[in-house]
Amino acid sequence: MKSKDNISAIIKFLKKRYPGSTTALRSENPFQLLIATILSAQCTDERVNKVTPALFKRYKSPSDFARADIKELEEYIKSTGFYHNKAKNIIECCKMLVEEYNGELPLDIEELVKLPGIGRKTANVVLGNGFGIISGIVVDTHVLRISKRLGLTDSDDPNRVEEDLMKIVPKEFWISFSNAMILFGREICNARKPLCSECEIKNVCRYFKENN
DNA sequence: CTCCCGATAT
DNA sequence: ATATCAGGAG
Repeated sequence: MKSKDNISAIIKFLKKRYPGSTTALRSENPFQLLIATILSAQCTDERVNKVTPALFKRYKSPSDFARADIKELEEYIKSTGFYHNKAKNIIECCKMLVEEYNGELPLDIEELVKLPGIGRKTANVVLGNGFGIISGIVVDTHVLRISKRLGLTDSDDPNRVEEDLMKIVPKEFWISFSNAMILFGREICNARKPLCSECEIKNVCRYFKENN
């Protein structure tokens, strides 16, 4: 089967090129990772990392965020974009954590996704990278774009792409797969002008075949 | 499908 | 100066 050979080659490449890759988001605990990941919506990890040191110095716990003044919180996170939504979501999310989950993060994706500001992408990042719990595959814009280019999926819907990927990527590699794909997306298979000539897996890439 | 928004690449 | 980047909610 050709597609099976392709995914094997892709995984082999990712493992070799990005061994033990993890999220670029800085955090000292899973709760901080949750906040950082909420902030990373439509924003680069690097930019999030610029605001989180001061943010986590000011607000330590879910109850600190739950009590936060929204205008003050907005100032801390402004540069990550969509700051009004994010500030509101973080406060509401932390209120729910305090009131309904005893200040702890639920370790179940179905529960996490109920919290404001948390979709499957964020939940998968936190469970996978924060707790080592494999709940799914993180499908961010890089994973979506690269998966389509490679021909691993034909869908534009992140949920559908996640389903397609879960069928062909071995479960033990789900977390590292996304982290490696994101790095690969930043340095080679970027959105604007992918560096196909430098790409080591162009021989199994549908996009390369169609554009060369 | 639209709105949310600042930062950076072109 | 403008296009593009980068998820979630209603």
